[in-house]
Amino acid sequence: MKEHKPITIGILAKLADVGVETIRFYERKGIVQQPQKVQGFRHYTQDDVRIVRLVKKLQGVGFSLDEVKEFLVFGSCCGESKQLIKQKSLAKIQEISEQIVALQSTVKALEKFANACGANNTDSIGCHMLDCFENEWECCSNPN
Amino acid sequence: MKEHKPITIGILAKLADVGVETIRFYERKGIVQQPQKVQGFRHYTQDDVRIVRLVKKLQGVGFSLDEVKEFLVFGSCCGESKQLIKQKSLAKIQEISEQIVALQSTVKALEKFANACGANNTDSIGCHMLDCFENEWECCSNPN
DNA sequence: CTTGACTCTGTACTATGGTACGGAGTGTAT
DNA sequence: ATACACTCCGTACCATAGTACAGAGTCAAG
Repeated sequence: MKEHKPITIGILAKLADVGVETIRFYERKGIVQQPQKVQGFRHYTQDDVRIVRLVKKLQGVGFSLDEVKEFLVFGSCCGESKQLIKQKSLAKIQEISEQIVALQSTVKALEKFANACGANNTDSIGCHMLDCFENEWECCSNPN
Repeated sequence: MKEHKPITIGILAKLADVGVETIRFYERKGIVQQPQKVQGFRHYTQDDVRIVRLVKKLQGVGFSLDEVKEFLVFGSCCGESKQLIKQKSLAKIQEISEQIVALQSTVKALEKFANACGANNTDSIGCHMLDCFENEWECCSNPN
């Protein structure tokens, strides 16, 4: 069976829900490989779609493009550097876990803040944001 | 008692653990108020230290400076716009909660990835990152 | 009263992650 | 065969969040 519709850069962009320029930008940064070129046109594979989607996913949870790149390079063939990639993953897990804790505290502080501000108090001192977020995120219990 | 050591911009920067230029940048952006000036020199209050620290804290959990600004402006005197600030807080809580869920999934995928790559398999197919993060973050169970 | 630390304003520069554009070539449908 | 969509490359531009620097003024200690 012959390849009737090659995955050009525009198709890839649509499939991965990014802009065409973004793909070329990723290529310049070394995040995606320069694919096979036919008549000067980039022809991508289904794996490239998966890679670009993964990049966006990882970005969405706080990876920088440089981090994504590191992980993808190691991850695509981790034969000789298994321990290194494992260590990097564990470090990232640690980092993300700490971020989760911080976010949970933030949610608590925001909840108290929202309650204090939405309640029927007419006194603005009691719902001061500074008070809500200070003292290890302990909040609104004793306004100054 | 007379004010012997005013909180100058350098002092504030040290107390809030940021650079002097950062304070001036925040002032230009309207995130901190331009304080009282004595002989052209900025004299800050203890509250300014609290504000700058809060800014850094909120930034650390993913607030942009524009969001921080919005919250601080509303939060410092929420007399007439209580419902608005409450709604904004609730929206932010929702957003952060979703981010927490995404981060938890990421941790799970990373753990599986780390295990697959650190294990005694010599086959590189089994620990391919693409497989570890796809299908709703379901991972490494059936390598392609 | 001079030296050094600090501050002032304004402008320029950095990194990150794209986004837009110009001018040319190509591929496909009618 | 000609229009129109798509692609090519290179460069320029954008927002965000600072960081650096120049040239001047000020303050405080010896």
